[in-house]
Amino acid sequence: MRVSREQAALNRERIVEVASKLFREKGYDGIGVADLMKGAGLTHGGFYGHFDSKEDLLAEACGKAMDYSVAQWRSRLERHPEDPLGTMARAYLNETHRDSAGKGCMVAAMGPDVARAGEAVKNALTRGVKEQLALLAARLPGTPQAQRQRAMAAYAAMLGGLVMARAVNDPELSKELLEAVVSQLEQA
Amino acid sequence: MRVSREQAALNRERIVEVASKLFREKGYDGIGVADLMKGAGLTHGGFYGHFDSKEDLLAEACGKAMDYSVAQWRSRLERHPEDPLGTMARAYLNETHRDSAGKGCMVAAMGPDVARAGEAVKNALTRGVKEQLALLAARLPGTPQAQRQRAMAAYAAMLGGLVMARAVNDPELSKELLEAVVSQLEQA
DNA sequence: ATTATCTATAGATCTATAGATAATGC
DNA sequence: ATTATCTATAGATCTATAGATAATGC
Repeated sequence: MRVSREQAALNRERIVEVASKLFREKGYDGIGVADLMKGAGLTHGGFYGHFDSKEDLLAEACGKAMDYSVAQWRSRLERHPEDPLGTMARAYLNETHRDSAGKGCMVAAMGPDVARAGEAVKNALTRGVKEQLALLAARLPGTPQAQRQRAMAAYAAMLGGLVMARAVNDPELSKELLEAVVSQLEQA
Repeated sequence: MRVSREQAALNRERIVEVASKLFREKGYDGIGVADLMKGAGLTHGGFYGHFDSKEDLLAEACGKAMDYSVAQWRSRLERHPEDPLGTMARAYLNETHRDSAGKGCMVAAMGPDVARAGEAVKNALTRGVKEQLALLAARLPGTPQAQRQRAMAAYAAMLGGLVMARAVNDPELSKELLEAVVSQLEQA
């Protein structure tokens, strides 16, 4: 039953990976430790050898998901320096992202959950958000202050557009919301 | 123990009222039927005389909270027809709203929860969102299409700004986010 | 007689822990 | 000998229901 130190480290990584997906899909209270472990191919008793608590895992899962998002933002912005807002808006506000929360933006999937969580969780998210804002701001025109303000407003619009598009029942309205924010950011 | 038909109707209303507050504060899975009933001054066994299920109550709580928000939007927009975006932005994006989720926007507090809920819940939210968008759009300049697009983009920016401001750990960043979106909407 | 609410509980789940097991790493 | 994982379970919670109680509304 025991595995090598190396395999244990891989198991731990896989738990975080699975958790970052399932938390985003089902919410923090929507998935239990036993099912998270099952998703990683382990039994739930082993969980507490890897983490102190479920919320500890959430903090790590947030960190991992944010790191991945930051890398995505960086690569997109580097590939399209001529149109940062339009590029990010189209990548963020589309039906694929809307319909696959488990692979998408942690803030959009878990914002209210994180707001209710402890400091470690919020720290992980905050660090990622700051990086994203810095990446985007650096590509925008204007004074440093204007860059920062525009980056924040753009991120807010994308985030809110995605949250609304997911919460709403009417497929036409949902699509319209995505497109409206994209259009607004393309012409900004 | 039994109360009058009239009192029972008031009790039912109070359950919905309490639920709309506690769901927004703690999330759908963050508060149980027993504590909701205790919040309304009743025992939890009586719950199922009023509602078929907890999710049924969520749908009603969403409807009630959205109705209240719609009335607030309407009154604000009527009082300040000269600056709809700035007025709404300042009313929505401030520290009071950020720090009292239980009394605030249902979409910002429960967006992801609603996205995972059943059709009745989504219907209640969608109906409210449509009314809010119509109210705001009617006050904006441009063609009907432009009005609608601007209303959607503005609502998205407000919503996203609030969600981020709540999720983030750094008080300065949180305030900056609120102010950045307000500034953007004031000059739009 | 009807019914709104109560007490009590079924049955399922949840986080976390205790102790056994068996393979690794010294 | 150490330790990663397992089985089993404690103890708390959760939604929902059953049946008793007592006041309303006919």
